[in-house]
Parts: sequence; structure tokens; C-alpha cells
Amino acid sequence: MESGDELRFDHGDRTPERLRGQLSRLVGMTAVQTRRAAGDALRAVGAHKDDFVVLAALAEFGPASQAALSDRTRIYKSDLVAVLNALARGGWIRRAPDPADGRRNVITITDDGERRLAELDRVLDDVNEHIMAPLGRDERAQLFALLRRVNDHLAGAPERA
Amino acid sequence: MESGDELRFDHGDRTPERLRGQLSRLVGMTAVQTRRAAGDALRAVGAHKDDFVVLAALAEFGPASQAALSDRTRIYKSDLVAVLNALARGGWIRRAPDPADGRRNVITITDDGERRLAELDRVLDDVNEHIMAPLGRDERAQLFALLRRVNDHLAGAPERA
DNA sequence: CCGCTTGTGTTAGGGACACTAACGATGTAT
DNA sequence: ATACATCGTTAGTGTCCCTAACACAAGCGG
Repeated sequence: MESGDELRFDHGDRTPERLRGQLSRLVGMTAVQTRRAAGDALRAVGAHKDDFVVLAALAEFGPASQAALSDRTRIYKSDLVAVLNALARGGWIRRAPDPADGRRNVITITDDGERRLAELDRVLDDVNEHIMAPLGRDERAQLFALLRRVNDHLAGAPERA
Repeated sequence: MESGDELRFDHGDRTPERLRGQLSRLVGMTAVQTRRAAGDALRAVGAHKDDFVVLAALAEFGPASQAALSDRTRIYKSDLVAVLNALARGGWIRRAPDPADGRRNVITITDDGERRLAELDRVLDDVNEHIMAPLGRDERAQLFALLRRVNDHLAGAPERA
């Protein structure tokens, strides 16, 4: 089955020394791997990464305008259009004009959408389990914490607790 | 200067709970951040990420064919062409046909190339320092180790020591 | 020597993702 | 009323990662 060996960070004596110090490279290659793992699993059930993100936001915060959704999911409002089209086609959301504001649409998750979300949640749980398989409970928490500190810092965090 | 706040993994109460458990999302967003940090710094000196990678491989392993370079840098041979063109234009490498094998080119780093590599190395050292600024010495090592284990695992590692 | 297969460099292109620009329609403020 | 801001939408940019096809050269089996 010889897999994505291309994305292995370290190939031992074949890997230039200087590259091993580049966190950017390591995290970049790992990102592609994890993205692919999640993407493949979701594609197997006919879903896309953003489907899960949008459904999760709707389930947790209730009906929302597309602008609000974009804000909560970091999906650009321009890209959101296609995602919502697909979700509506599947019957997982309803998109109706906001009677209170003619500019907005109100996006609502349907019962089928809740079920879909549960399904995708299961799929992604498996993916996460697979990704972090080699790590123990505390190590997973450590990895999350370390990455989040780097992420916060690069996002321009003024050292918030 | 309000920066790339879009790429912050956690926006507190505005972030759906389910998304916080997705390592794929966290590592993906952080990858974009670090890639951008490195890319910006390199662009400021007229360089590209792959320039550094290729020069490093040449400096550490000596002259090589493009196929060998592709193997060592995980840059696809198709993409390598443009990188080498740019490096040759800058006078940082020489590209000559291999007298022993009419199919191959022999890529050699020049003295200017060595200097260029040293420059890019300095630039990237600063970037890495900036990226990992919030982490202590041991934490940086931990982050590297954890990510490498995930990376190795996803690359299809058969539990190699 | 002659095909056959393999390796090499090159060109072209696809697909995913993050991101920007512009625009018509609609609200809001002055 | 006039100016400005917001919303959904369409279109397009740039960057990675990756595949396909091809001409050419090398090696190998007959």
C-alpha cells in the first residue's frame, strides 16, 4: 500500500540537516497529511470539511446569517455560498430570507442536518483517533497546547491568558 | 497593524466547541501562519522557500542531478525546473549536462550560492525564533518530537525507532 | 544491432485552499 | 435626501501539492 511517503519530514541520511530545524516545514507537511486524512474520510461519505464546520456552528449557535456563519467558521463569505448550496441541496440546512432584514438570509439546520452532523462527527472522531494514534492522552493534550500557543502568538495575541 | 486574526484557532465563545477538538484544523491553520511568516521573510530578500531547500541540499550533499535533488527535497521534479531556472538566473547554481549520462544535468552550487544560503539561513533562523518565541527550549523540542511522531505515523511508518 | 523498458528533464494542467475585488441590493445615519 | 455600511454573490488571484504526457538518452535481452 506504500503511502504518502513523500510527506515524511525526516528521511534519515537523505534529508538535509538544515531542513530538520524548520518548524514551518514540519508543521506544513503534517498539515497536508492530516488535511488529507480528514478530507479522504469525509469524501468517502460525500462530505467536505466545510460541511462539518458549518453544521457544527449552526447546531451550537442556532440559526444565523451567512455573515455570522462566516465569522464563526473563518470560511470566507464568498466561499460559503457554494458550501451552503451543497448543504441545501442535501436538505441539511434551510436558507430563507430574513423578514427583519432584506439583505440577510437566515440559515437553519434541519433534522436531517443534525443527523448528518452526528455522522460527520463520528467520522472525524475516527480520523482524529487515527491521526493521534501514536500519542498518549497527556501527549495529545500537550501537542494541542503547544500548537495553540504558537497559533495564538502568530495570530497577534497580546499574551492573553 | 491588526494582523491575520482570521487564522486564530480559538476565538473563545465565538468558536464552535466541536471545532476545538480537530487537530487537523489547528495544525492546518498554524501551518498557514508559519508558511506565511517564512514566505514573507524570504520574499523580502527576493527568495522563495524552495530556494533555501535546494541550496541546502546542494551544500550538504554536493552536486546532484535534478532527480536526486527532487528525491532529497520532496520538491516534484516538475516544479524543480522553475526553481533551478531562478537559482541559475541569480548565479547561485550552475546547471551543466552530465558527461557521463546524457539524460542528466549536474547541478552545482556556486560560491555566490553558498553566500546566498548563509543569508537565507539567517533569515529563517529569525523566522523560527519568531514563530517559537512563546515556547521555552524544552517546549520547542517537545513540539518537534510530538509533531514528528504524528508525521512519521501518517507517512506510513511501521513503528521505526 | 534492434527493440524494450526504464530513468531524466520538461511542459502543461488539475484541484484544493486562502484570499481579494467588485457589485447590486438593502439597511442605517445624518 | 444623501451618504455610508452591510449582505450575499460572482469572479478571479496566488500558492501548494500533485499527475500526465513526452522527447530523449541509457541499459538490457534477444
